[in-house]
Amino acid sequence: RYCVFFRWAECRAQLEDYDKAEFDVFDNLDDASRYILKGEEERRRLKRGLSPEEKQNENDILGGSGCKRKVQGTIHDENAGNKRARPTSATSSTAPVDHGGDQEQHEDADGDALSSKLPHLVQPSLSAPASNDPDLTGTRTIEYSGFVLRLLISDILLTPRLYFGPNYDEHPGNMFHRRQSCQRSREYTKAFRELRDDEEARWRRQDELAWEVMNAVRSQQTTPGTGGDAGVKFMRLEEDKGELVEATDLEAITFTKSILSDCPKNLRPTWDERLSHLTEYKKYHGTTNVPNARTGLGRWVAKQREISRKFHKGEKISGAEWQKERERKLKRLGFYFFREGERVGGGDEREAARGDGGTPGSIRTSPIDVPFNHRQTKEIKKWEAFYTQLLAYKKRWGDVDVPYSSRGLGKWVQKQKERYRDIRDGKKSETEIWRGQSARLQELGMDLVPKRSGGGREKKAV
DNA sequence: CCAGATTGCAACCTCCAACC
DNA sequence: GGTTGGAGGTTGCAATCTGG
Repeated sequence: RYCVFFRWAECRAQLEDYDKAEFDVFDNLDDASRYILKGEEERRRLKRGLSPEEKQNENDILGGSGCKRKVQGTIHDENAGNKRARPTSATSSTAPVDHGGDQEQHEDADGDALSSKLPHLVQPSLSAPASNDPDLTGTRTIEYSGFVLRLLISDILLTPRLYFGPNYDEHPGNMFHRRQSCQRSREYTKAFRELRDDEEARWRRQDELAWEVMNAVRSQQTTPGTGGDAGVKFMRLEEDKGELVEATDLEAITFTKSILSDCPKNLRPTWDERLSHLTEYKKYHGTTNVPNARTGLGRWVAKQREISRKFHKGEKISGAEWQKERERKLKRLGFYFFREGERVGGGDEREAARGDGGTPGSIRTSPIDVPFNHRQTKEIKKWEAFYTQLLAYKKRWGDVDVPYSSRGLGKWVQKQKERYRDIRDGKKSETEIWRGQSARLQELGMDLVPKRSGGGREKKAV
């Protein structure tokens, strides 16, 4: 089992019981990821044996750079998986009940799972439902005894990008994507893309089953038949305090996904279940505007809009008789069916009441659709993050003349100037948002107007 | 004063997600 | 499958510095 720790004390606590602990120290997460990936490859090679060509490819793909090994030992052997790291004192009171050897089977069968490659600290001690369990694929009544799940997720998964549903950018697998900038060769890029695509597909497949299992687990009574405490809780380690707290749905789903294998097709959620997923999503994100996607909840949401459009246009759709009721349910949740600037086809009572473009065939301009634009929202958030950095810079240095750099704040400042020029020269369209942003930059003292070309060496201090 | 080195910057490129 | 816009990366120009 591969983990990343941010404090040596935590690391040591997990390694103590192993005879051959293997651990390294890295300067950054990317190097740690690379090391873990390489470890995975080595383990596989031990199992099957690689040809010399494969070895060469592997070296090319994984590269030798970056791993700064300051400390090294070995814990890893093929039997290590049968041992469980001793829980820390903070978690020992909620130690899980082990229900058998299913987990090891999962690890072996699922050796390519992203969960085994990402350096996140997960200790799934849940007895996942056996794949040959007829109840799992049939009636979906999954038999769990009473137990408490321990959910330990490192910062890597919790911040800054929590995975939920189809939003690729929030996918933990994008750790690989972010490493694209350090690609070294075409082979590396190709291998990296294949890996990423595979893992993404896997995670998407797991999405639906994970929801299913999580809800099923939660609905179990801790003491079956006794009417005891209903619902199994997912717990998360609060790293700062060193104590277990109840995990959010999002964390629970992330955890559940990490321990599940592929989603059987007959476990696809029903429409009503999808609606409850959407309800959960809104509870966490404050909106029903799930980003569009090819699969999962995002795809489902997009489909609802498509069906709605067809329905209001009078096109023939299957399940038309239920459509009104479904729309009513979605609207009750605050779901938006149209995008800004899109033609409104239906003109339902809400739109009619507004009287501002709700008539059929008109162009929607109401701000009611503004939250729809996820991309815009995300971009604004990013901009604000850099702007905050700029404020800090000004506080520290007294001006906003951030030195040029190829990335980070220096690059961002340069980009703002570039954006200003593009808009000025008519290469890009000016938005209301940019007008506000550029005004704020100028208020800070930033000179967005381009000066003469060229620069110069740093001036000597007077 | 001058040639070469250093540096800042604008313009352009590639890549990607999101959207249509 | 095309478009858009943000991000990092690259390139070339020209101002400025350095040392002889």
